[in-house]
Amino acid sequence: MKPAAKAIPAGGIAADLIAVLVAVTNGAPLALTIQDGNALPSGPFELGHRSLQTGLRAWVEEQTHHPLGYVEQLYTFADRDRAESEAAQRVISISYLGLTREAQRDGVREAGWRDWYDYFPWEDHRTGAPSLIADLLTPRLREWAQAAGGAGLREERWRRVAFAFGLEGSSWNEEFVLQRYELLYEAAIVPEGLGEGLAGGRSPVPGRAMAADHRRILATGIARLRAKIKYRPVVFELMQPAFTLLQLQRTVEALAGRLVHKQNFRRLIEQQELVEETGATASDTGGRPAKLFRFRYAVLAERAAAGTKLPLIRA
Amino acid sequence: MKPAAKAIPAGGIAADLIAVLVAVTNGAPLALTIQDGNALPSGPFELGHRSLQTGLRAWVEEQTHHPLGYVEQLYTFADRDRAESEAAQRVISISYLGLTREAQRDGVREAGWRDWYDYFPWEDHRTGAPSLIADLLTPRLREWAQAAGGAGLREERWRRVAFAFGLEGSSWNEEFVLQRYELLYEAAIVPEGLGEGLAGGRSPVPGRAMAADHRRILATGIARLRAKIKYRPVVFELMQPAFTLLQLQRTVEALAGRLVHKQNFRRLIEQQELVEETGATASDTGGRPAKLFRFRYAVLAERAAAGTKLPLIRA
DNA sequence: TCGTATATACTCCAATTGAGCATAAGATGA
DNA sequence: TCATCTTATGCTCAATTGGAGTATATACGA
Repeated sequence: MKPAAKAIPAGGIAADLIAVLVAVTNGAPLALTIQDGNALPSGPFELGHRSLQTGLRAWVEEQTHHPLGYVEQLYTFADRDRAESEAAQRVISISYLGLTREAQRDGVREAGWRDWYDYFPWEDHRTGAPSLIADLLTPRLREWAQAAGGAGLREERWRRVAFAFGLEGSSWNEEFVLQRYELLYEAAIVPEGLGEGLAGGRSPVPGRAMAADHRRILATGIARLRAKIKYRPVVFELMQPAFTLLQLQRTVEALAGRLVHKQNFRRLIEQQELVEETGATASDTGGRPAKLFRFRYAVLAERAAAGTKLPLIRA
Repeated sequence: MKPAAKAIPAGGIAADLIAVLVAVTNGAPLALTIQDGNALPSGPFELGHRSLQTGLRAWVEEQTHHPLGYVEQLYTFADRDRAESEAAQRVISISYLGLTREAQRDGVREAGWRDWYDYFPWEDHRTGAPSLIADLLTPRLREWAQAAGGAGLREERWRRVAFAFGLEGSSWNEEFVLQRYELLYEAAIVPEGLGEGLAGGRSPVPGRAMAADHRRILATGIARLRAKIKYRPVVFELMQPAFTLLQLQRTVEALAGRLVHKQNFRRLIEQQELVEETGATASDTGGRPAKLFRFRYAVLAERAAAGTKLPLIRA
C-alpha cells in the first residue's frame, strides 16, 4: 500500500486483547467472563510484553493459576463501528482462544466461569436438538425469510437458514456456530450488545447477551474449537493429568455439543496411540472400574498435525 | 487484563497491513511482491477504511484490476523484535491471504508477480522431491541436530527434522511449509531478512530471501492455502470463468506442490457438483478436446463448508 | 444374589478412496 | 491415409475407513 494521505497519525490507534478462555468441568463447557458474565476478559496490550501471545499467556496464568495449554489467535478487528465512544481513537481488537483447566477451590466453581450454552442454548444437542429450535427459532427465522423483498431473496434467506440449522434435509453441523449466531442477529432474533433491545420490539429468545460484540467473539471461539478438536489433539489441554476414556469422551461431547459413539471413540483414541495407561483405575464411576490414562505428549513431537478425528454420530 | 501501569500511552502504536496475494498462471503459483521481489506489499492501516478487510480489498483491486475473491486473515504480530528502528514505536502487523487472478497485459507477466517456489525451492514436489533436499538440506540439518548438547536434544531435533521433511519413514506433508522454514531458519541454513548473512559464515542454500520477516509470512500464507484447498472450494477464485478439468487440476497441483491422481480428481469434483459444463470445449489442449466448465456458485450458498477434498497422491 | 451401570472386546457392513485399465477423440507427421 | 501421440473420459477393483450394533466383563448396592 502506498503511503496514503489519510494514514493514521501516530497516536490514533490503541490495541486491545480479548480472550476466549475455555475449560471443561464435569461435562460443562465453560468460558471465563467478567462483569457478572456480561463480558469477556480483555485489556490493553502492554508495552512490557514481548509479544501479543506472551502477554496473554502471562496474564491468564496469573488469573487462573493454571498453565495455559493451548493458545491460538482468533481474529483481529478494527471495524469503525467498534469505536463506540471517541470517534478519534481507533481501537484494534485482537482476540484469542485459550484452553486451560478451571481453577476450582475445593470443588466450588470460581466466579467468572460460565457454561457457554447459557449464551447459546440452541448449540447443545447432546440430548437431541433443543426444542427451542423448532418452537421459537425456526418460526421466527421463517418469518424473517418471508419478509424479504423478492422471491429470490426469500429463497436465498431460507436456504441459508436451512443450511445453518440443519433443516429440510441438510444435517446439523456443530461447526456453524458463527453462521447461526449471525443469522439470528441479522433476523433481529437475538440482540448484539446489552440493553439494546430489538428492532421489532419483540422479546429476545433464551440465551444471555454480552457487552458489545463479545458474544460474537465467543461464538467464533466455539466454532474454531469445535473444528480443531477433530484434527488436533487439543482436548487434552482441558483434561486432568489422569482421566478415564469416558471422561475424555464427555469433554469432547461438551465441546462439540453432540454425542459420539463410545466404542468407536475408544477405537480411534487407541489406534492413534494418543494415550497410555497409568496403571491405576478409577472406581468411582458407578460401574466397572475404568482404566486411567494419560496423554502421550510424545505425539506432539511425532506428528504435529495428524490429529484426533472424532467419530461424531452421523445425522 | 487489569489496567496496567505499563499500558502503552495513546500514540505508541501503529498498525500495518501486509498482504500475501496469490494467483496461478499456467501452473505457476505466483505471489505479488514489491521492491523487486524483496518484500510483500504492505502499508499503514488508513483511517478512511471502514474495516481492516475493506481497506485491503479496496487497495488490492485498485492495484490488480481484478476482483479479490477470497480474503482471509493470516496472523497479527506485535513481537518486539519486529520494531527494528525506533524502539519507542510499537508496530502491530496484520497479515492477510488473498486470492485473485494475475493482471496480465497481453500475456506478459506484470512486474511484481513471482513464482513462490523462487523463495521455497524445496517445496515443489510436482516432479518428485527436489534433489536439493537430499543434497543440501538434509546433511546440514543433520549437522545441526548433531551439534546440540545432550543426546535427548539431538534426538529431539532430528525427530523434528525427519517429521517436517518426511524422512525416515514419515511421509512428506505439503502443509508443513512453516515448520520447515522455521527449522531451516533455526538451523541457520536460510537467513531471515536481507543482507544479514548467516551465523556460521556458510553460504545459504538456494531460495530467495525477503526483507524482515516477509518470507515467513509468505510461508504462513502458503501453508494456510495448502490446507484450505482441501476442505473449501477456494481454488475457483484463481480460475478463469471457464476452464477445463485439467487446468483446474494443474492449479491445485501448483498450490499443493504435488501431483494428484487425474481420474480420482475428476470423480471428486464431479460427485461434489462443484462445476457445471458450459457446453463449449477447448481444443487447444493438444489432445482430445476438453469440455469447459464453470464453477457452480450455488454451492457457496448450499454448503458454506462442505469442501473440496482433494485426492492428493499418497506417499 | 440379582439388577444396574459402566467398561471393554469384537463383528459387520457400507461408504470412501487410492490406483489402474480401457476406450474415445482430436492433432500431427510420415 | 494411417500410424502415433496426446489428452479426455468412463469404468473396475481392492484396501481402508467409519458408523453402528452385539456380546461379555467387572464393579456396586439393594
